[in-house]
Amino acid sequence: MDKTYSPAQIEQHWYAQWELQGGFAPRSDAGAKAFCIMIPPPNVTGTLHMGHAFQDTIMDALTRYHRMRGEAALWQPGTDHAGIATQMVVERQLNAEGRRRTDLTREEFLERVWQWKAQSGGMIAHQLRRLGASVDWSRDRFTMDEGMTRAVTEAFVRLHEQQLIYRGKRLVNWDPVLLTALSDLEVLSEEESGSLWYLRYPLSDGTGALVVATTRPETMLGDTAVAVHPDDERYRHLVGATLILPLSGRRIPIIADGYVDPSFGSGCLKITPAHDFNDYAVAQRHQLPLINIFTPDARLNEAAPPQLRGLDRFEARARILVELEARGFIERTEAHKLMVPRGDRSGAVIEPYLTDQWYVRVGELAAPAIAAVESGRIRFVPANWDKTYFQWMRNIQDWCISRQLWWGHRIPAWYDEAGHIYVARDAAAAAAQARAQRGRDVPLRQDEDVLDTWFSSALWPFSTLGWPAETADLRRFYPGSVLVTGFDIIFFWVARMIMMGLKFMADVPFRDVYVHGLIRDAEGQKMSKSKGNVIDPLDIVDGIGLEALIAKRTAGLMQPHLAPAIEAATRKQFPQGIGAHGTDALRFTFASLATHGRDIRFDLQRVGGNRNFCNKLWNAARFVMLSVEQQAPGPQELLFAEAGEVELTVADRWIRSRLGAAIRVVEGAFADYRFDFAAAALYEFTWHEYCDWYLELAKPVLQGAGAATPQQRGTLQTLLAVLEALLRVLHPLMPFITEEIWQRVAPRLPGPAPAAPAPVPVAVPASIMLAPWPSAADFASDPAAERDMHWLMQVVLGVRQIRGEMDLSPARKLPLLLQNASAADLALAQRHQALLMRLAGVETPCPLTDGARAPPSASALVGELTLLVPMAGLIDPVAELARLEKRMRKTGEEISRAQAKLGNDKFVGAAPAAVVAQERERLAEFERTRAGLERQLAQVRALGADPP
RNA sequence: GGACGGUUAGCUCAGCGGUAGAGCACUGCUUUCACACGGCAGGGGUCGCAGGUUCAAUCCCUGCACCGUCCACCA
Repeated sequence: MDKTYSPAQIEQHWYAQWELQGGFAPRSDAGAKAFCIMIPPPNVTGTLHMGHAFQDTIMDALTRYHRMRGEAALWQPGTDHAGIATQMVVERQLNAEGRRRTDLTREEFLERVWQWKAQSGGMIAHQLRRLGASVDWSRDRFTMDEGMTRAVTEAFVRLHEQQLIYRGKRLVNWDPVLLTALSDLEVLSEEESGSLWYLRYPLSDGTGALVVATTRPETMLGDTAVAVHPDDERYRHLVGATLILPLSGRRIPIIADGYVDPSFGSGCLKITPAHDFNDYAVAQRHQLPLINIFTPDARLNEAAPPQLRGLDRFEARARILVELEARGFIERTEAHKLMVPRGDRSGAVIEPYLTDQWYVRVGELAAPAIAAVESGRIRFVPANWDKTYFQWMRNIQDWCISRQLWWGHRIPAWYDEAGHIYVARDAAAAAAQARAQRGRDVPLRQDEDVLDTWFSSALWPFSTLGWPAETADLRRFYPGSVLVTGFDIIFFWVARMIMMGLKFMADVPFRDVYVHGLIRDAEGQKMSKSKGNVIDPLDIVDGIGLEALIAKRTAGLMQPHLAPAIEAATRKQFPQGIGAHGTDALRFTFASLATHGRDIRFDLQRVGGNRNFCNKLWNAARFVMLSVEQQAPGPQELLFAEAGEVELTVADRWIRSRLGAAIRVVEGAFADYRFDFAAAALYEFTWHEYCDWYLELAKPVLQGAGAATPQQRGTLQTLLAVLEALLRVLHPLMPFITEEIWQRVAPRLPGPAPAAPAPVPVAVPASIMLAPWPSAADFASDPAAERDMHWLMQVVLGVRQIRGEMDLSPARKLPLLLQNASAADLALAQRHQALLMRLAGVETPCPLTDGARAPPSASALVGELTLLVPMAGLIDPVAELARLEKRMRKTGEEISRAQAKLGNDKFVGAAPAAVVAQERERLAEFERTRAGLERQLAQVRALGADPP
């Protein structure tokens, strides 16, 4: 093995191997429990960002974990056609060529999109492979592939048959730039500064005027009433009177409606039913006419006075204000903060607009979806996300699913010339329907619109498994085990999958919903292209130079003027670019950051630390393999041949026991989706137990070449067995390095069969990913070994502390005296003498017999036992005095605290007996320590080292 | 206007009734035959503020402050 771990050399090799072996497909034996995760399909024409990489790491870890546990694990891959987003990208490309979408026919444009998909669609697959994602590529799906189209059509037709889909003319959120309707969710409202204009509307009888306050004066052209509150004394007598609408001269009534808030503005509300959702509702109640004043791109239409027609809504506002001002209709103007709705893709101000659209009647679908979470059939992790879910689901509005786009699933509805609608699975069926209803053949044309992308996404959990056919996969893998997703799409996607799953599969689509936080940059900023702070996860894996990184971040910006600022920030944050860290380090970092209910500030230094961790693991394995080859250069016979001739040291037993504990922690962490706990436990065990202690403890045992003793065999076996099992526990989080090492280690171990006289190496799985998850029971808890090791570690730490604080060279062997040693201490010291000498760097420990005078020494306490390192020629008494005094101070503080507690009758009376006993124990321990320290202090002071 | 989350060591974060932890950064010693992407030792925190409950509060309750997110029809 090389001295340094180089991820680049091993990662791509192993992924190709896994794929070749077909290791990603779920095992087919009928008895295996199914485990299934559906990938949230990313936009096919996009690339994966850090959030995806994080999410994919979690899904892959879960999949690998369950696969190793013998389950039929399926991680379903796929991509999404992402209607608006993709269409916009292709339109931008056309614009760059000086063309527009409308210069092409619909077919030509779609051809163009498919080309772009073919060209860019491989990027995500490539990234997933580099991240080690063990998705079953043979099942790769696209939300506009043939099967998905069939599923979408089927779902639409069935919902329509049950009157759960309908077509209706009503106000929708209209994007006047993209020229399409949007669902409520695709509209983001933000507070912006505007004005509140107070307009005077004269009464038709000439007796005065009413003042209305509005933030959108241009919509007055569509006013069909002014409303006041029915109890408003100021205006009650005017209800039923008529106003003359300025500029237009149209007469509109004054009506009373409880919606009006008398305390806002003047208490009079202009009603513009065709351009405001609330006004629309008021108009419905009062049978007011609707007057549309805008064209689809939000210019004034023929309903406006001639001089204003054709003006954009914002130009129109300015012009109308000038005219109103000139004619004295403006009473006053106030600055005003208001919520402005904008399209989430275009950023354009959304216009409530009267159009024909298709809707899903959601109320009926929502009820069982709410119940599924209430009853616990679906569980959110962390649990408090169910509140968010309920809040939305209980106030859900009908879902507008038609989009005036070209890229997407065409709506399976046909119209005849009279406008009758035929919803059918295909054109022929629609024609047959029309014939049956009309009594003759009638020419039909299909609806031009496409479906909201999320309509197909909502079917993802079962359409990928073959629905509407009743497939074996559906029976086996539906419902899925867990959905891993960000909170930002709980409404867009999670809720809708639950509704559709319950509707079409009569069961929930998944049991758990693991909701993770957002990946932010080191400053806590959201990562986005326009902020120029995005990092391609592969750039952390492979590294990237500064100039290349800048080029990547500033290319193709929507606002090119931001480039210099982005470049400066990038130079500041990554003066050397980004180094190569490898996939395993990145994945381990994601896992260790995956805490519950919190966004994640991504810190590149963590990845650096975890790359070092990989290197540590690599070198530990290197040490093990070197040791094994030295003792048993050939086959494994030397290590495992003669049964019974193996002796385990206390260290061997200890590390096995500790591994068992670590396995249990990791299992619990996976069950609770606490990947941070899993990572921490593995890091701690690998580095601080296996490497820091166990490998050092193994060295003295292995010293001296030649024929292996039973003890050496035991240690070699333990080195190998613990490493091999550790690799398997690490594998779900760090697939590549564990595979690379495991391929060298596993063949050295005997299989599960009992060692026969001439043991045959048992066939091991071709890959660690197919090896079984290690059983904690194979590494049973060994309290006796843990006790002995605890003692040994305390002694070693005591000596090291003296050495460290006295600045003694690590190379220097120190004499060690044992004072006040119990019989047990002496036995332990005897039994572990070699280990003790090696790890503490001391000469043979020498017990002080009772009454023997101790030389002036630096000291450390292990229970009753006092460790003494004679000072002569080594230690500065002044320094030792300072050290002892510092310890004395700390001990004194602890003693006072414990005494205060125990002196409190209420504590002794009310606290549980165990807590009181523990406190007494603590106090006794501290007092022993104090006594020991006092002895030592007296002796050092007696040297005359006490400063004046 | 509702709802949710956060505030713990210089930084990023765990912990959440009874000795305050990790990683990184920092200081000293150390280039001994797994690893300097290393080893050993060390320094560093009145756990946002104020009340309350409790024998005991970083942890539970109430209020406040600041930061963040989501939802909502006040023109």
